[in-house]
Amino acid sequence: MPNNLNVLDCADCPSLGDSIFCNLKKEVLKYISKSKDETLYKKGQIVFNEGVRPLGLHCVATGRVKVYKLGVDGKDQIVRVANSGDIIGYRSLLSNENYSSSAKALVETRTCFIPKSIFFELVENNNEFALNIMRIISKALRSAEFQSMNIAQTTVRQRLADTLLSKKDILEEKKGITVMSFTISRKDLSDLIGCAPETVIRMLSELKKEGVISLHQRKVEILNEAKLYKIAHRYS
Amino acid sequence: MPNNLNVLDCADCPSLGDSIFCNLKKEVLKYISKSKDETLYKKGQIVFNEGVRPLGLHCVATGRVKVYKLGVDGKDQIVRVANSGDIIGYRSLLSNENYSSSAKALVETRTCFIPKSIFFELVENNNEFALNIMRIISKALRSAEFQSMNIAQTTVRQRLADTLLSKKDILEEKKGITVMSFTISRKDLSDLIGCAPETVIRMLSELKKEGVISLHQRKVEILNEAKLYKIAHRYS
DNA sequence: AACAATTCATGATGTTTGTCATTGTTTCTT
DNA sequence: AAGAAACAATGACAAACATCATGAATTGTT
Repeated sequence: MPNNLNVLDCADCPSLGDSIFCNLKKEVLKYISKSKDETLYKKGQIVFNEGVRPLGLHCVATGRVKVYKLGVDGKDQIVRVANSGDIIGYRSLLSNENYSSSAKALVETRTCFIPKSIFFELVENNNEFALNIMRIISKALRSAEFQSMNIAQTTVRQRLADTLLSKKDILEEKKGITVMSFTISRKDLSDLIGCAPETVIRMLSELKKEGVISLHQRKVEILNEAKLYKIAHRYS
Repeated sequence: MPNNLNVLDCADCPSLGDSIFCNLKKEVLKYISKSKDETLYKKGQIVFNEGVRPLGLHCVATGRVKVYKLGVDGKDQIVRVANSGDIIGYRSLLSNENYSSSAKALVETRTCFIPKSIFFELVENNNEFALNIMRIISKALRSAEFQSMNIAQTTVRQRLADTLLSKKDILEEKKGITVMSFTISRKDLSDLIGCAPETVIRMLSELKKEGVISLHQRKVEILNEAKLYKIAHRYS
């Protein structure tokens, strides 16, 4: 069972600046704070399940959540990974449908839950907020459409390189040197890329042999970023 | 060059009822009518091109438009097919980006163009309209996310069956009997499904041999709908 | 700390699908 | 109506990837 706790005012939220609430007035934030519900999820706990009716909006305060669709025999498809400041569950809420995907905490995660009624109050009465939401969905749509093409037209090797590069913002200090590394399970990588876990493992081994990455347990460290770009066919 | 002509008032548009404008007041529709620009595209003409800055919203009044992304060496990916009453180009408009896909008329098509300024006036001042737009994008997002999983986890045969079924609403009278048929090029089918045109052709031949469909030029006729459902793994 | 349960890794093998080449057919253009 | 261009159809082959099996390593649990 996730723990319920209500300590933080939205105005003091460290991820406020990255969120869709960033340009709301203080009194509006106070109002939201009063109605919200803070929850702590341990790694692996479910935030919401596919097929269930959404009752409100989840905001990731701290942590990381994967949003994924249940595919054929356990072969899930990760739709996106939400970080602190991101909202999840808004799509189903807006189109008044049951969740079309599930959400699970990848690490210990703190979320705030805003009831449906408050969310729609905001959408209907606050133009800036409504436009923020529209921009968020628009970008999500853009990347979802790109993802279809990506899966259809590129190899697993390319997509893997691309995915590793998209994670490279997760930096780490190591003996004074900044290295690009992150921790992810092979299964999650394969669900993200859309292939079998064995294929990901093989490709990771290849990249390791080529000296592009190094692997230590579930930690992937990028050694040769330029080469990864080449493999991904991203010349930027 | 597409022809410009301005004859129809939005209030009299036959596809008004199917559109996001359906619940707007008459005076608002009058206002839109004054600013809109009606255009006739012949089959194959481009409505807008990927990479270009959007200047407004296109509404399909009559006809059919494919929205597609340019992939690697001419291997496009069709994002969706817009029919009469549908709007296109709204995603880039909302997120204030250049078009991330192109649009081309599949048949002779009549569109109405609503300038960006008017569109945002509506979004900002008309709550019902803004919510309509949100619902539209939400549904588009849902289907885009489903499409990624579909391409990643199902075979071409399954996806082809699924695509044929999704087109079955295009009915036709033939010697008094209603048949489910539609006209589509193999290339468009493959761009929709996300595979090589040769593969589509092979699978279509298979389905024909199995008596599930019949082929006459570019017209595909569904003979055994139940079997198609089975192949698509859609038990609905 | 020890055991069970996952996850990782790698090989062998088969399926699916893409690519290239060729010919016939349809559609478009003038 | 004829020629050109595009598209459809099919075969041969190769590449990419999935599946299954097995053992090693890692993680979680008591």
